[in-house]
Amino acid sequence: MRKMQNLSKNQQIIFDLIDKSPEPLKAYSILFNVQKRGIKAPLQVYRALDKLVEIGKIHKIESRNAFIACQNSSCQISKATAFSICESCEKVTEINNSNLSKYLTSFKDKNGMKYNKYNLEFFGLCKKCISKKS
Amino acid sequence: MRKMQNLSKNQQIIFDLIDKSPEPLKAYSILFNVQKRGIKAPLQVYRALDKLVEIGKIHKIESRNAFIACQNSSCQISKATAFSICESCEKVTEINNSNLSKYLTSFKDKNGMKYNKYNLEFFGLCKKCISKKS
DNA sequence: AGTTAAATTGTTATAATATAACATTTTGTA
DNA sequence: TACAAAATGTTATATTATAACAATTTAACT
Repeated sequence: MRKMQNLSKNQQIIFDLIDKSPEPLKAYSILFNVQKRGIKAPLQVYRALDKLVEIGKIHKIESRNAFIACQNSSCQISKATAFSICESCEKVTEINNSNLSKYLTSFKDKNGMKYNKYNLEFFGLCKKCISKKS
Repeated sequence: MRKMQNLSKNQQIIFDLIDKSPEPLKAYSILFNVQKRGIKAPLQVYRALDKLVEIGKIHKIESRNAFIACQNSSCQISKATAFSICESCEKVTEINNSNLSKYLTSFKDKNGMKYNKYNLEFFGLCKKCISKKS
């Protein structure tokens, strides 16, 4: 069976919501927003989220328990993710920097472990929030 | 008031438990383990964990919702953390690699954001688990 | 078209993780 | 000794996530 490109109904509903959101969405906020579209239970949301993460359409921001759409059109599977997070306004942006990804993908520590995946979260203040404070 | 070096009673109890554990501990597992020592409520555990994270004695492994003692004696505040996580046995090790930390601490993306903190989690198979599979 | 296996969905209940709110006590030091 | 900050104790509740089971849909292959 050739890999389906299309999302299922629930997956599509939830992806659309996340994709048009300017900020990461949390699972129960998603649930609340899709109840009018017939998705009633947390598990329906979590199952769609799991699948979307697995196929790389969305990423989980671990430190926030929230989900954002993949910004990187070529990113089919999310084995190498990096984000910048503003600690003031909570804006999250996916970092797409080939120097960084090359460095981390080829990184080898002395423990002899072979890495096949990484997730990196940078924290700081975004431009807007820096200017607000000064 | 000069910064206290010593931990409070609850902080010490919880730090000792985490520090002697070979693996990351979860909050409710900690709670269960310290009940005999008089800590009865989740909030008592979370408050101690928050403080210990803040002062850099422990780190939170975000992808696992678990806590490990800082392996790096010089790490008083945890602004730059990196871990390797075995996806088979769940062993977690703090990575202490100056090349990596220099690279990431000085990393600047094109978005103009100033980072003051990062957390990096590598996933893969540890040596033991690689040999088990082959 | 009919068969089949995998994927998805629906549903109820419950587990696991984390914080709010408020009162009290301890600690370090001015 | 009085004050402010930090830590503690306690009850209740909010938030995040999964278990278990049944039914339906999908897509590849006869």
